[in-house]
Amino acid sequence: MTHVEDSRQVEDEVDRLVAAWRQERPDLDVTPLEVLSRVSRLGRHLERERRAAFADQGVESWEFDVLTALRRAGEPYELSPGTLLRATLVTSGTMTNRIDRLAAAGLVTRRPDPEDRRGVLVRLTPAGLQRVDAAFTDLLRRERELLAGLEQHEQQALAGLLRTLLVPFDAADSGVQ
Amino acid sequence: MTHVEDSRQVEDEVDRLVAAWRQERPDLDVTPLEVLSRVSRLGRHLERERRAAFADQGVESWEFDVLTALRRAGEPYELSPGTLLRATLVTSGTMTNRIDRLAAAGLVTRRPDPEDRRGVLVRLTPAGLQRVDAAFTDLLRRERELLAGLEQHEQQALAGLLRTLLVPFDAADSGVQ
DNA sequence: GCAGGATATCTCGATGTCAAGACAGCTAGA
DNA sequence: TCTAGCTGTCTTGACATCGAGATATCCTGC
Repeated sequence: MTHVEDSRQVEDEVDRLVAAWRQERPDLDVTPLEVLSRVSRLGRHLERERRAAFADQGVESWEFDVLTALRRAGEPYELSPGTLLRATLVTSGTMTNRIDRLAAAGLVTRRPDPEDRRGVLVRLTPAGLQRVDAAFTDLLRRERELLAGLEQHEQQALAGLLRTLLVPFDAADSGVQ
Repeated sequence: MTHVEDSRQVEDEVDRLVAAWRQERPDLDVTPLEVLSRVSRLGRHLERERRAAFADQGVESWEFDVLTALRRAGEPYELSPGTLLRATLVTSGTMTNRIDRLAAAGLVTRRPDPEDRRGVLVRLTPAGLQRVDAAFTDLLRRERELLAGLEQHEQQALAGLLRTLLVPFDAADSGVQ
Protein backbone atom coordinates (compact mmCIF):
# COMPACT_ATOMS: atom_id res chain seq x y z
CA MET A 1 0.00 0.00 0.00
CA THR A 2 0.96 3.61 -0.23
CA HIS A 3 2.44 4.79 3.00
CA VAL A 4 0.12 7.47 4.24
CA GLU A 5 2.51 9.40 6.41
CA ASP A 6 1.81 13.08 6.81
CA SER A 7 3.60 14.76 3.98
CA ARG A 8 3.94 17.87 6.07
CA GLN A 9 6.68 16.18 8.03
CA VAL A 10 8.83 15.71 4.97
CA GLU A 11 10.53 18.82 3.73
CA ASP A 12 11.10 19.65 0.12
CA GLU A 13 13.48 22.18 -1.36
CA VAL A 14 10.83 24.89 -1.31
CA ASP A 15 10.31 24.51 2.44
CA ARG A 16 14.00 25.20 2.90
CA LEU A 17 13.87 28.06 0.47
CA VAL A 18 10.93 29.69 2.22
CA ALA A 19 12.51 29.23 5.63
CA ALA A 20 15.67 30.89 4.38
CA TRP A 21 13.73 33.88 3.08
CA ARG A 22 11.85 34.24 6.37
CA GLN A 23 15.19 34.35 8.10
CA GLU A 24 16.69 36.88 5.73
CA ARG A 25 13.69 39.05 4.99
CA PRO A 26 11.26 38.78 7.92
CA ASP A 27 9.63 41.97 6.67
CA LEU A 28 8.26 40.27 3.55
CA ASP A 29 5.35 37.86 3.23
CA VAL A 30 6.80 35.11 1.09
CA THR A 31 3.82 32.74 1.18
CA PRO A 32 3.19 33.09 -2.57
CA LEU A 33 6.37 31.09 -3.07
CA GLU A 34 4.83 28.10 -1.32
CA VAL A 35 2.64 27.59 -4.35
CA LEU A 36 4.39 29.22 -7.27
CA SER A 37 7.94 28.12 -6.61
CA ARG A 38 6.65 24.59 -6.34
CA VAL A 39 4.85 24.89 -9.65
CA SER A 40 7.96 26.25 -11.36
CA ARG A 41 10.31 23.70 -9.90
CA LEU A 42 7.98 20.80 -10.55
CA GLY A 43 7.58 22.03 -14.11
CA ARG A 44 11.33 21.97 -14.58
CA HIS A 45 11.66 18.52 -13.05
CA LEU A 46 8.90 17.20 -15.30
CA GLU A 47 10.51 18.71 -18.36
CA ARG A 48 13.85 17.15 -17.51
CA GLU A 49 12.20 13.79 -16.86
CA ARG A 50 10.35 13.91 -20.15
CA ARG A 51 13.45 14.86 -22.07
CA ALA A 52 15.42 11.95 -20.67
CA ALA A 53 12.64 9.42 -21.15
CA PHE A 54 11.96 10.44 -24.72
CA ALA A 55 15.64 10.46 -25.57
CA ASP A 56 15.77 6.75 -24.73
CA GLN A 57 13.14 6.24 -27.39
CA GLY A 58 14.65 8.50 -30.02
CA VAL A 59 11.93 11.13 -29.67
CA GLU A 60 12.57 14.79 -28.90
CA SER A 61 10.35 16.40 -26.35
CA TRP A 62 9.62 19.40 -28.58
CA GLU A 63 8.52 17.18 -31.44
CA PHE A 64 6.27 15.21 -29.13
CA ASP A 65 4.48 18.44 -28.19
CA VAL A 66 3.61 19.19 -31.77
CA LEU A 67 2.68 15.66 -32.75
CA THR A 68 0.33 15.19 -29.80
CA ALA A 69 -1.49 18.41 -30.61
CA LEU A 70 -2.11 17.09 -34.12
CA ARG A 71 -3.00 13.64 -32.86
CA ARG A 72 -5.70 14.74 -30.49
CA ALA A 73 -7.25 17.01 -33.11
CA GLY A 74 -8.57 13.78 -34.65
CA GLU A 75 -8.91 12.90 -38.30
CA PRO A 76 -7.50 14.18 -40.54
CA TYR A 77 -4.89 15.21 -37.94
CA GLU A 78 -4.48 18.63 -39.44
CA LEU A 79 -4.03 22.04 -37.79
CA SER A 80 -2.64 25.45 -38.63
CA PRO A 81 0.70 26.64 -37.25
CA GLY A 82 -1.17 29.30 -35.30
CA THR A 83 -3.31 26.74 -33.51
CA LEU A 84 -0.24 24.66 -32.82
CA LEU A 85 1.72 27.49 -31.27
CA ARG A 86 -1.14 28.40 -28.97
CA ALA A 87 -1.44 24.76 -27.94
CA THR A 88 2.26 24.45 -27.15
CA LEU A 89 2.97 27.92 -25.74
CA VAL A 90 5.86 28.74 -28.02
CA THR A 91 6.44 31.68 -30.35
CA SER A 92 5.70 31.66 -34.05
CA GLY A 93 9.36 31.58 -35.04
CA THR A 94 9.85 28.49 -32.91
CA MET A 95 6.85 26.79 -34.44
CA THR A 96 8.01 27.46 -38.00
CA ASN A 97 11.32 25.89 -37.11
CA ARG A 98 9.70 22.87 -35.49
CA ILE A 99 7.42 22.23 -38.44
CA ASP A 100 10.38 22.49 -40.81
CA ARG A 101 12.23 19.78 -38.97
CA LEU A 102 9.20 17.54 -38.51
CA ALA A 103 8.49 17.82 -42.23
CA ALA A 104 12.11 17.01 -43.05
CA ALA A 105 11.79 13.92 -40.85
CA GLY A 106 8.67 12.87 -42.72
CA LEU A 107 6.42 13.08 -39.66
CA VAL A 108 4.19 15.89 -40.94
CA THR A 109 3.38 17.54 -44.27
CA ARG A 110 2.66 21.17 -44.96
CA ARG A 111 0.16 22.43 -47.53
CA PRO A 112 -1.46 25.79 -48.27
CA ASP A 113 -4.83 26.41 -46.65
CA PRO A 114 -7.38 26.43 -49.48
CA GLU A 115 -9.64 28.78 -47.52
CA ASP A 116 -7.09 31.38 -46.44
CA ARG A 117 -4.20 32.18 -48.66
CA ARG A 118 -2.14 33.49 -45.76
CA GLY A 119 -2.50 30.18 -44.03
CA VAL A 120 -0.92 26.77 -43.97
CA LEU A 121 -2.16 23.42 -42.77
CA VAL A 122 0.09 20.91 -41.06
CA ARG A 123 -0.91 17.28 -41.21
CA LEU A 124 0.37 14.19 -39.46
CA THR A 125 1.76 11.49 -41.73
CA PRO A 126 1.18 7.78 -41.00
CA ALA A 127 4.74 7.65 -39.69
CA GLY A 128 4.02 10.61 -37.41
CA LEU A 129 0.83 9.00 -36.15
CA GLN A 130 2.61 5.80 -35.31
CA ARG A 131 5.40 7.57 -33.47
CA VAL A 132 3.15 9.75 -31.37
CA ASP A 133 0.87 6.90 -30.32
CA ALA A 134 3.78 4.87 -29.04
CA ALA A 135 5.33 7.77 -27.19
CA PHE A 136 2.06 8.92 -25.65
CA THR A 137 1.26 5.54 -24.15
CA ASP A 138 4.69 5.49 -22.62
CA LEU A 139 4.35 9.01 -21.25
CA LEU A 140 1.09 8.15 -19.51
CA ARG A 141 2.66 5.16 -17.86
CA ARG A 142 5.50 7.23 -16.47
CA GLU A 143 3.25 10.06 -15.36
CA ARG A 144 1.00 7.69 -13.50
CA GLU A 145 4.00 6.64 -11.43
CA LEU A 146 4.81 10.21 -10.56
CA LEU A 147 1.30 10.64 -9.19
CA ALA A 148 1.31 7.41 -7.20
CA GLY A 149 1.84 9.35 -3.98
CA LEU A 150 -1.58 10.97 -4.22
CA GLU A 151 -4.97 9.41 -3.69
CA GLN A 152 -7.53 9.74 -6.41
CA HIS A 153 -9.48 12.43 -4.60
CA GLU A 154 -6.29 14.35 -3.90
CA GLN A 155 -5.41 14.35 -7.57
CA GLN A 156 -8.85 15.72 -8.36
CA ALA A 157 -8.51 18.44 -5.75
CA LEU A 158 -5.08 19.36 -7.06
CA ALA A 159 -6.31 19.52 -10.63
CA GLY A 160 -9.17 21.77 -9.59
CA LEU A 161 -6.94 24.21 -7.75
CA LEU A 162 -4.50 24.38 -10.61
CA ARG A 163 -7.35 25.01 -13.01
CA THR A 164 -8.31 28.11 -11.06
CA LEU A 165 -4.81 29.49 -11.53
CA LEU A 166 -4.70 28.53 -15.17
CA VAL A 167 -8.02 29.93 -16.34
CA PRO A 168 -6.95 33.59 -16.44
CA PHE A 169 -3.97 32.71 -18.62
CA ASP A 170 -5.95 30.55 -21.02
CA ALA A 171 -8.71 33.11 -21.21
CA ALA A 172 -6.32 35.95 -22.05
CA ASP A 173 -4.75 33.73 -24.66
CA SER A 174 -6.76 35.21 -27.46
CA GLY A 175 -3.73 37.45 -27.78
CA VAL A 176 -1.12 36.40 -30.28
CA GLN A 177 2.48 35.40 -30.06
CA MET B 1 -19.50 10.29 -15.80
CA THR B 2 -16.32 11.69 -14.45
CA HIS B 3 -17.05 14.93 -12.70
CA VAL B 4 -20.27 15.24 -10.80
CA GLU B 5 -19.81 18.66 -9.32
CA ASP B 6 -19.67 22.19 -10.53
CA SER B 7 -22.64 23.91 -11.91
CA ARG B 8 -20.50 26.49 -13.60
CA GLN B 9 -16.84 25.66 -13.31
CA VAL B 10 -14.93 27.41 -16.07
CA GLU B 11 -12.94 25.33 -18.51
CA ASP B 12 -9.26 25.77 -19.09
CA GLU B 13 -7.11 24.60 -21.98
CA VAL B 14 -6.34 21.33 -20.21
CA ASP B 15 -10.02 20.44 -19.90
CA ARG B 16 -10.29 20.76 -23.66
CA LEU B 17 -7.11 18.81 -24.16
CA VAL B 18 -8.27 15.96 -21.94
CA ALA B 19 -11.68 15.86 -23.60
CA ALA B 20 -10.01 15.63 -26.99
CA TRP B 21 -7.86 12.70 -25.87
CA ARG B 22 -10.89 10.87 -24.44
CA GLN B 23 -12.54 11.26 -27.80
CA GLU B 24 -9.52 10.08 -29.75
CA ARG B 25 -8.14 7.42 -27.44
CA PRO B 26 -11.02 6.12 -25.28
CA ASP B 27 -8.85 3.10 -24.54
CA LEU B 28 -6.36 5.14 -22.50
CA ASP B 29 -6.75 6.58 -19.02
CA VAL B 30 -5.53 10.13 -19.45
CA THR B 31 -6.33 11.39 -15.95
CA PRO B 32 -2.64 11.95 -15.14
CA LEU B 33 -2.77 14.86 -17.56
CA GLU B 34 -5.32 16.64 -15.39
CA VAL B 35 -2.55 17.33 -12.91
CA LEU B 36 0.69 17.18 -14.82
CA SER B 37 -0.29 19.05 -17.95
CA ARG B 38 -1.58 21.81 -15.73
CA VAL B 39 1.70 21.95 -13.84
CA SER B 40 3.70 22.10 -17.05
CA ARG B 41 1.55 24.71 -18.69
CA LEU B 42 1.33 26.85 -15.60
CA GLY B 43 5.10 26.63 -15.27
CA ARG B 44 5.50 27.92 -18.80
CA HIS B 45 3.02 30.73 -18.26
CA LEU B 46 4.80 31.76 -15.07
CA GLU B 47 8.16 31.74 -16.79
CA ARG B 48 6.87 33.90 -19.59
CA GLU B 49 5.27 36.28 -17.11
CA ARG B 50 8.46 36.55 -15.11
CA ARG B 51 10.56 37.15 -18.18
CA ALA B 52 8.33 39.99 -19.34
CA ALA B 53 8.06 41.60 -15.92
CA PHE B 54 11.78 41.50 -15.27
CA ALA B 55 12.56 42.82 -18.72
CA ASP B 56 10.65 45.98 -17.84
CA GLN B 57 13.05 46.44 -14.96
CA GLY B 58 16.23 45.59 -16.84
CA VAL B 59 16.68 42.30 -15.02
CA GLU B 60 17.03 38.95 -16.76
CA SER B 61 15.09 36.06 -15.30
CA TRP B 62 18.14 33.79 -15.28
CA GLU B 63 20.22 36.29 -13.36
CA PHE B 64 17.45 36.72 -10.84
CA ASP B 65 17.53 32.98 -10.15
CA VAL B 66 21.19 33.07 -9.25
CA LEU B 67 21.08 36.28 -7.27
CA THR B 68 18.15 35.14 -5.12
CA ALA B 69 19.91 31.91 -4.27
CA LEU B 70 22.87 33.91 -3.01
CA ARG B 71 20.65 36.43 -1.25
CA ARG B 72 18.76 33.93 0.80
CA ALA B 73 21.93 32.16 1.82
CA GLY B 74 22.47 35.12 4.15
CA GLU B 75 25.71 36.85 5.04
CA PRO B 76 28.21 36.77 3.49
CA TYR B 77 25.99 35.87 0.50
CA GLU B 78 28.45 33.33 -0.78
CA LEU B 79 27.90 29.89 -2.33
CA SER B 80 29.72 27.46 -4.59
CA PRO B 81 28.71 26.99 -8.23
CA GLY B 82 27.68 23.44 -7.40
CA THR B 83 25.24 24.59 -4.75
CA LEU B 84 23.89 27.22 -7.10
CA LEU B 85 23.23 24.81 -9.92
CA ARG B 86 21.37 22.45 -7.65
CA ALA B 87 19.28 25.35 -6.37
CA THR B 88 18.38 26.55 -9.85
CA LEU B 89 18.02 23.21 -11.65
CA VAL B 90 20.43 23.99 -14.46
CA THR B 91 23.54 22.19 -15.68
CA SER B 92 27.08 23.05 -14.72
CA GLY B 93 27.91 24.55 -18.10
CA THR B 94 24.95 26.86 -17.82
CA MET B 95 25.97 27.93 -14.35
CA THR B 96 29.52 28.72 -15.39
CA ASN B 97 28.14 30.90 -18.15
CA ARG B 98 25.73 32.67 -15.83
CA ILE B 99 28.40 33.41 -13.24
CA ASP B 100 30.70 34.75 -15.95
CA ARG B 101 28.11 37.26 -17.06
CA LEU B 102 27.05 38.23 -13.55
CA ALA B 103 30.68 38.83 -12.67
CA ALA B 104 31.18 40.91 -15.81
CA ALA B 105 28.17 42.98 -14.77
CA GLY B 106 29.66 43.51 -11.33
CA LEU B 107 26.86 41.75 -9.49
CA VAL B 108 28.94 38.89 -8.10
CA THR B 109 32.60 38.12 -7.55
CA ARG B 110 34.38 34.81 -7.87
CA ARG B 111 37.24 33.66 -5.65
CA PRO B 112 39.01 30.36 -5.06
CA ASP B 113 37.70 28.27 -2.21
CA PRO B 114 40.47 28.29 0.44
CA GLU B 115 39.37 24.88 1.71
CA ASP B 116 39.14 23.01 -1.58
CA ARG B 117 41.42 23.90 -4.40
CA ARG B 118 39.02 22.50 -7.00
CA GLY B 119 36.35 24.83 -5.72
CA VAL B 120 35.18 28.37 -6.23
CA LEU B 121 33.03 30.67 -4.14
CA VAL B 122 30.61 33.12 -5.68
CA ARG B 123 29.67 36.16 -3.63
CA LEU B 124 27.06 38.86 -4.09
CA THR B 125 28.43 42.38 -4.44
CA PRO B 126 26.61 45.36 -2.87
CA ALA B 127 25.28 46.18 -6.33
CA GLY B 128 24.01 42.63 -6.68
CA LEU B 129 22.36 42.76 -3.29
CA GLN B 130 20.59 45.96 -4.12
CA ARG B 131 19.34 44.67 -7.43
CA VAL B 132 18.00 41.40 -6.10
CA ASP B 133 16.18 43.00 -3.20
CA ALA B 134 14.32 45.37 -5.48
CA ALA B 135 13.41 42.67 -7.97
CA PHE B 136 12.31 40.21 -5.31
CA THR B 137 9.89 42.63 -3.70
CA ASP B 138 8.39 43.25 -7.08
CA LEU B 139 8.12 39.56 -7.87
CA LEU B 140 6.22 38.89 -4.67
CA ARG B 141 3.75 41.61 -5.46
CA ARG B 142 3.02 40.17 -8.88
CA GLU B 143 2.81 36.61 -7.63
CA ARG B 144 0.34 37.60 -4.97
CA GLU B 145 -1.95 38.86 -7.72
CA LEU B 146 -1.73 35.59 -9.59
CA LEU B 147 -2.91 33.79 -6.47
CA ALA B 148 -5.75 36.17 -5.73
CA GLY B 149 -8.26 33.66 -7.05
CA LEU B 150 -7.54 31.23 -4.22
CA GLU B 151 -8.50 31.52 -0.57
CA GLN B 152 -5.79 31.24 2.01
CA HIS B 153 -6.71 27.69 2.96
CA GLU B 154 -6.84 26.67 -0.69
CA GLN B 155 -3.33 27.97 -1.22
CA GLN B 156 -2.16 25.93 1.72
CA ALA B 157 -3.87 22.81 0.42
CA LEU B 158 -2.36 23.34 -3.00
CA ALA B 159 1.11 23.85 -1.58
CA GLY B 160 0.80 20.65 0.43
CA LEU B 161 -0.26 18.56 -2.54
CA LEU B 162 2.52 19.94 -4.68
CA ARG B 163 5.03 19.21 -1.94
CA THR B 164 4.07 15.56 -2.06
CA LEU B 165 4.90 15.45 -5.75
CA LEU B 166 8.11 17.39 -5.29
CA VAL B 167 9.65 15.46 -2.42
CA PRO B 168 10.81 12.47 -4.48
CA PHE B 169 12.63 14.76 -6.92
CA ASP B 170 14.29 16.81 -4.23
CA ALA B 171 15.25 13.71 -2.28
CA ALA B 172 16.86 12.06 -5.31
CA ASP B 173 18.70 15.28 -5.98
CA SER B 174 21.82 14.13 -4.24
CA GLY B 175 22.73 13.04 -7.76
CA VAL B 176 24.85 15.51 -9.66
CA GLN B 177 24.38 17.42 -12.85
C1' DG C 1 -14.80 49.62 -53.43
C1' DC C 2 -11.18 51.20 -50.50
C1' DA C 3 -8.24 52.35 -46.58
C1' DG C 4 -6.41 50.91 -42.35
C1' DG C 5 -5.86 47.67 -39.09
C1' DA C 6 -5.71 42.86 -37.86
C1' DT C 7 -4.03 38.25 -38.82
C1' DA C 8 -0.99 34.27 -40.42
C1' DT C 9 3.33 32.79 -41.35
C1' DC C 10 8.07 33.16 -42.08
C1' DT C 11 13.00 35.19 -41.70
C1' DC C 12 16.97 36.26 -39.21
C1' DG C 13 20.22 37.44 -35.64
C1' DA C 14 21.26 36.97 -30.82
C1' DT C 15 21.49 34.13 -27.04
C1' DG C 16 20.74 30.81 -23.22
C1' DT C 17 20.90 25.98 -22.55
C1' DC C 18 22.32 21.33 -22.83
C1' DA C 19 25.44 17.34 -23.17
C1' DA C 20 29.74 15.43 -23.15
C1' DG C 21 34.17 15.61 -22.04
C1' DA C 22 38.66 17.70 -20.06
C1' DC C 23 41.20 18.50 -16.08
C1' DA C 24 42.76 19.34 -11.53
C1' DG C 25 42.23 18.15 -6.87
C1' DC C 26 40.29 15.21 -3.30
C1' DT C 27 39.76 10.64 -0.81
C1' DA C 28 39.71 5.94 0.57
C1' DG C 29 41.64 1.37 0.31
C1' DA C 30 45.53 -1.77 -0.38
C1' DT D 1 52.55 5.80 -0.63
C1' DC D 2 50.18 4.87 -4.58
C1' DT D 3 46.28 4.22 -7.25
C1' DA D 4 41.65 4.35 -8.80
C1' DG D 5 37.59 6.47 -8.53
C1' DC D 6 34.98 10.55 -7.34
C1' DT D 7 33.97 15.50 -7.21
C1' DG D 8 33.87 20.39 -8.70
C1' DT D 9 34.39 23.48 -12.31
C1' DC D 10 35.13 24.84 -16.81
C1' DT D 11 35.29 24.26 -22.11
C1' DT D 12 33.29 23.43 -26.39
C1' DG D 13 29.99 22.67 -30.07
C1' DA D 14 25.35 21.99 -31.35
C1' DC D 15 20.94 23.66 -31.09
C1' DA D 16 16.22 25.22 -29.70
C1' DT D 17 14.16 29.38 -28.44
C1' DC D 18 13.03 34.13 -28.41
C1' DG D 19 11.96 38.69 -30.28
C1' DA D 20 11.44 41.87 -33.74
C1' DG D 21 10.41 42.74 -38.15
C1' DA D 22 8.91 41.57 -43.14
C1' DT D 23 5.37 40.16 -46.25
C1' DA D 24 1.08 38.78 -47.88
C1' DT D 25 -3.68 38.31 -47.09
C1' DC D 26 -8.05 39.08 -44.84
C1' DC D 27 -11.72 41.96 -42.96
C1' DT D 28 -14.40 45.83 -41.18
C1' DG D 29 -16.40 50.32 -41.55
C1' DC D 30 -17.06 54.06 -44.32
